[in-house]
Amino acid sequence: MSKVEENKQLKLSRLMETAFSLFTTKGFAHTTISDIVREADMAKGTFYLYFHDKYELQERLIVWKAEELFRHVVSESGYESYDTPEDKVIAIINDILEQLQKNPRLLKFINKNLSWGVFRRAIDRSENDYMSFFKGILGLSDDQRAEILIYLIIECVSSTCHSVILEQNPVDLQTFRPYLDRLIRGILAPEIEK
Amino acid sequence: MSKVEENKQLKLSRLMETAFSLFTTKGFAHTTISDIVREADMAKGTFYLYFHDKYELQERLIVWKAEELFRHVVSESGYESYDTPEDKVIAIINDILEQLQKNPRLLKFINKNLSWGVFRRAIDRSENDYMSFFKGILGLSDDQRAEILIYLIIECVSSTCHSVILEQNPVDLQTFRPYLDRLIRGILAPEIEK
Amino acid sequence: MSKVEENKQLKLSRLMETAFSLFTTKGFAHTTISDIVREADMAKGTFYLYFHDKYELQERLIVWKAEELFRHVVSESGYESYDTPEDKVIAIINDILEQLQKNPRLLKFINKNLSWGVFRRAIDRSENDYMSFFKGILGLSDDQRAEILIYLIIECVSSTCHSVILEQNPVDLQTFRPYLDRLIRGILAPEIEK
Amino acid sequence: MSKVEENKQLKLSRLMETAFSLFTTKGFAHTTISDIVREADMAKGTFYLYFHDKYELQERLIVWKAEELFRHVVSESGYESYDTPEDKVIAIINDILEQLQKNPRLLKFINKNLSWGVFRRAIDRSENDYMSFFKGILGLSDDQRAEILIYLIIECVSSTCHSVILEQNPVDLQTFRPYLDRLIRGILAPEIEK
DNA sequence: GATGAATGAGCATTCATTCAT
DNA sequence: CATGAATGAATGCTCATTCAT
Repeated sequence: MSKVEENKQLKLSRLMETAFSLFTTKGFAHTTISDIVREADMAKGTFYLYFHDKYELQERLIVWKAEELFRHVVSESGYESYDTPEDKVIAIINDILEQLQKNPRLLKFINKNLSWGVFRRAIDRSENDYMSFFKGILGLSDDQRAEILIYLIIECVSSTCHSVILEQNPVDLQTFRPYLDRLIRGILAPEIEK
Repeated sequence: MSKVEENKQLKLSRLMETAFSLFTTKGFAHTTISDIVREADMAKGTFYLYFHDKYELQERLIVWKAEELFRHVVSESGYESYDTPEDKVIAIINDILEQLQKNPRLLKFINKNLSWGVFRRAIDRSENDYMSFFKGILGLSDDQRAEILIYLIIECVSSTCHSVILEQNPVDLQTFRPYLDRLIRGILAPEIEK
Repeated sequence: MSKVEENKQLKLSRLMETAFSLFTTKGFAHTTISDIVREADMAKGTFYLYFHDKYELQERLIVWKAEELFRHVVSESGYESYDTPEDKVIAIINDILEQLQKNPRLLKFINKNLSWGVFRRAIDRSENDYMSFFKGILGLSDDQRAEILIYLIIECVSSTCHSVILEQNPVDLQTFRPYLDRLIRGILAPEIEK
Repeated sequence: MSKVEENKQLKLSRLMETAFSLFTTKGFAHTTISDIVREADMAKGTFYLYFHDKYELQERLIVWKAEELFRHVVSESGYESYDTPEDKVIAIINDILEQLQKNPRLLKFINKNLSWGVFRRAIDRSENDYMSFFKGILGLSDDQRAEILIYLIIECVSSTCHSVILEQNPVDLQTFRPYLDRLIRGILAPEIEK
């Protein structure tokens, strides 16, 4: 990579890191572009060389951070050593919760920004086929059922863990975990005959 | 109530209804005080006779709408005719979902604004002791367990139903309901011995 | 008129006069709204209470100044005391040139802004039917011919007098006037048989 | 011309042609340097190797286009085959109008940019002595009278034909032409004895 | 010579808030 | 009590110009 190209990469990531930091402290709506470039120590115009506006920055931040999270899950969660889908999913969730607990800003950012719609877009855009990965883990061939289960897991885990991790409210994560495990097992329980 | 007092009440509720309508259509951030008073057919200054700023209005709106929702549940859900806590809770959730399906704006508003913290504040401020009401329904004496279960139910239901009702995504409410019922029953299942 | 209403009128005309002054010194394109309000000693926001943007201000300025010019012509040029259309028109033009010579800024403004299209719009919007007035003076029933002659007169006079009055270039107004008179008489000469 | 010199000439004319095209479509004020170099497929910095700023580019564009117009007149209008100055001038004007009608962009550009002052500068800078050329055609020895007549003709023709050719307003060129011819003959009519 | 990333002053516009009437 | 004209700080965004490579 040329020196110029290198410098551009540096500027880009400094902008994104700064924005991430500000979005998670002051909130997206209350973060101005002036704030970002001031913190990143750049000229205002430079921002517009890299992003069309604040919303594009947000979108790219989400994709980037989600990707990061998933990459860790795939390589570090150790889900392969478990046999049942339930145990695999719980291993994955434990890995994610661990990541989020270490990085509360990421949790805050994800919770504020990661609607199901955005999540799907991020997943679809990624080079890796995470959807198939998850379906494989669940061991399901029924596509609709698989998608609903993934949806349920993601929504329930992310919504409940937000205040638990960040505010220990209503209880702390350790106390909460058994409830969460049972929730997951409940979601994944075999379909009831109608 | 004096005529003057009456008039003030009228203005107040016109402001709140207008704001609710605008917040749920244009979004909180994109609704200006000018928008609200124009729609409510009042002078800009009048707004500041009733609210300190936009944020106070938002807060009071949340309390008001949550109260409305709960009142309906207590009087119209018919939860009393069921025997088990599971069935009672499901009856209550069905009532709420019905209300939200009829009033997607309310759903949007609640989902965007009703964090657990705000919810607790709203409940605590209310003249009615909703917390005891829910605990009674669950038939639990263990206060912590009761609060966790309520927390789980509220977070899971609200987070999953948002995109289902508003966008039929990933599936529509009818398809989703059996999954939701099983989720609730999973949450309420008797505690596993450790 | 109430005191408030009076004040508003005052602000409006101060804005318009200031803008007129700046447009004719720095030019329309190089005059910013900041310039205008700074000169008029007002807050920036005040501008937007009176005009949608710079272009609306320009449009209204044109209508206003054109109206002013015509009003003077009608009441002060003494065109009625002449018999032939030629002499009447020349009397009118003399009156206008006199006004413009006294007020070179107006000349500059008109010349930079008063295209035939804008002129027609200004005339059409006015409460007074100037078009009929001019046709009456020309003593013509043929509408097309009348409009062409008016067009010719306005374009030729305004385009030639601009640099003559403002820059005495290529000659000064006194030297130029006989040429102009003959130009007008040429334009108004009876139609040649084809 | 060396290969390098040739390349520079090519770049220069590509810049000028592109700018001309953009100025006449989007307008001078709304054309940015970025627009020009993007369209001309060059780097931004390159622009400043050829022009000091946008205004110098404009000035040089005017001179270039006026020169082009005159060159055509001299070689193609066939004015020599007429006897009287009137007929010669009308032949010249016809040639110019034909050029402008074929190239409305040029008309637009000239009309927006070609004040008498700029015109004189362009003529004076040119290698060809157009002023003498026109004087010769008019057959006049009185320098002042010649300059006034040229001034009158140029101003009247250019100002009246602009909206006629570009917008067929108030009438189209064919309808307008007899009026124009008579206007020219009026201007050139022998001086009235004072 | 040519490039294009970086700059930052400058612009139009918005809007919460105040306060004289 | 109610009004709405006035404010001006703040925001997103543009673009001519510079300069290291």
